[in-house]
Amino acid sequence: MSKTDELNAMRHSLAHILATSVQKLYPGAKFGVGPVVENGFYYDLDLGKKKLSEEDFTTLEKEMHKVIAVNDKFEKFELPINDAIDWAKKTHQVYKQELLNDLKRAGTTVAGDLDAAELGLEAIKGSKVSKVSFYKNGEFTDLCRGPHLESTGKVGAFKLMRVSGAYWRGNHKNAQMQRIYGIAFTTDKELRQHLNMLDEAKKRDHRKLGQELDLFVFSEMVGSGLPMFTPRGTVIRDELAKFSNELRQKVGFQNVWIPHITKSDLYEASGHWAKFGDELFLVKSQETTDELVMKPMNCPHHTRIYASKQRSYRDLPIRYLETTTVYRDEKSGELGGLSRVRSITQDDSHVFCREDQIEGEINNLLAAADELYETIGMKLKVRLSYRDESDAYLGDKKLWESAQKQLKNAVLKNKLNYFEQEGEAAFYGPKIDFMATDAIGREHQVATIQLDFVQPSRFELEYTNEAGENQCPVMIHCALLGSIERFLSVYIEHTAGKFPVWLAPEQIRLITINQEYITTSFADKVLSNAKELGLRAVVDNSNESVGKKIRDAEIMKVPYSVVFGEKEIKSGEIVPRIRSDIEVSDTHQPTKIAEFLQTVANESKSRVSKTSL
RNA sequence: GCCGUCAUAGCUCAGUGGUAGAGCACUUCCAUGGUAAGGAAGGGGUCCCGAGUUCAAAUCUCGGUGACGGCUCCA
Repeated sequence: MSKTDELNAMRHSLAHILATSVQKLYPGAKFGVGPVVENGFYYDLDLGKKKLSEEDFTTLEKEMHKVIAVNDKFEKFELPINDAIDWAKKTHQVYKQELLNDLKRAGTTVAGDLDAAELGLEAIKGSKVSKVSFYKNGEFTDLCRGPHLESTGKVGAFKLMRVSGAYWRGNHKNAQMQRIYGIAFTTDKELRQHLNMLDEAKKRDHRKLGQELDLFVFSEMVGSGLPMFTPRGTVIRDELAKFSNELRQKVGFQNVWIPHITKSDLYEASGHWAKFGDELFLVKSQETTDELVMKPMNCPHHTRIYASKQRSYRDLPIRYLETTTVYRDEKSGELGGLSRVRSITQDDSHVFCREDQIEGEINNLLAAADELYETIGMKLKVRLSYRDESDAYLGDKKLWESAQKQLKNAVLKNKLNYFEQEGEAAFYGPKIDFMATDAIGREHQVATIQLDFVQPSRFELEYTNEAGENQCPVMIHCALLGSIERFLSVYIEHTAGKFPVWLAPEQIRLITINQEYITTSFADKVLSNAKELGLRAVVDNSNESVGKKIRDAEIMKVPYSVVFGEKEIKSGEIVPRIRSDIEVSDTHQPTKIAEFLQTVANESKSRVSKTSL
């Protein structure tokens, strides 16, 4: 058995042991499904009136350890489907009964249409279903696809993590069950490592850091999912957007500006009304009878700018760029921190080009994305999402094929780490999705580049080709950061709030050793020199001990702190205190103040993450 | 939207049917300081909002708002 197979069997076994223990502690428990998931397993339960809480975990874990200690063999046996249904009826396992009935109804070949994982019956996927498998350990028997370990004693380290609500078969019209989720690893060490990672993730939680580092706030008066950014947070937002824009401006993108509301007619034309309908914020005009909405996306507006003039093939590509906010009325339960908000700022851009220009444009955008994430210090993985053979896609098939080839060429040319996936394309065109890996190994979907064969024709966009005929351009949607809010949530956690100099809201803190005029006025002078160089510096001349002021600067994760006292004033030289994560040169020694400021200004401008100090 | 948990000072949190608390932060004073917390005094609360139960509600009940963990959806 391979290591992953064994881990898989172990997690399955633990789900089974969990069920065994629940059965013992709460007779009459009804079981749903108990699959293996990333890092662990869960089991969906219905205990009738009894609601489990995390306080019950100690008892439950104790019971599980008892089951493990007994080391009963997992005995696998198979039953014909009808007998299995009888078993479910007899044991009042209504959920299992439903699954088995579905299985039976699905006919002799199973699982293709039914979600096999959900059914817990992957073992028989694609095969003739005449029998289903059971596992028995001691007194407890459960329908399960397996595989299981040999016996209960063979499992590794586990921990129950949380309990939450989950609908039976994921459908909110069905009964709500309780899902007990646990993690499991082969060794204690791995379990501890994983718990440490979770702990680290908790420490880095962008909601916590956002508060501590004074980056953004929410107000009950403003509403749910509507973050506001403080001066510090706004620096980071603006610097990120500026960088993202520069990367595209240098390949011909031009800034445009659009209003944030529009008549709903725009989305009726684009076809978004039907799709976005209930996510749109409606705006009521008191002066006109217009039906207005907050924009949930920017592309339709941008098509109007394109369409405002006659376009020649010579004009293409036309490239619009805009960092702007869209508004989506997300379901309240789905909001959270900056990851899901209702005011979403996108570093959005749209290219209108000829079919033969796709590759060149994609190439530019990929290079931009690559440079952005290189600078940010996150590893990128690229997914090429193609169409499959179904007819769920709009637009000319030949155009699709040519475009998909051009996408791939551009990816190859940029030497990006990529994989291809059929059937993942949007209905309106193929796309490239970017996954970034953060400092603690989590993957996040960030940017996308999407081709669009549908909107240009919906909006009747045209250009005149060499032959004097009207042609429809192709549209390319691209946001390098994606949503700035979501990107920030990822990035804050990636850096744990230790932003590189170019993004740090406060780059230098000037700490006075006392409050005498000679000291504070010197610090003020250095401050104004720093400002002249475009640096973000702050003087701390508060009536506190030097130790305290250093500590305050450390807590705020300021990259450079400089203490000013008699020594510095006399010599004009300083030894800056450098945040511990920043790489320094070997020759780190006293520097002239002007030199220090110039060095930091250069670092900021060139967006490097180490220092030559 | 649904299920569950929660909401007390700027922050982190204790408390509980009968006078509202701590630490940090803030203000003032003393100390004039040398690289992660110097000392003292003081100010600060509609205990999320609304209704109900009660002699009495921050505490119990219901409704709303907001946060968190999930389900579903998504950038």
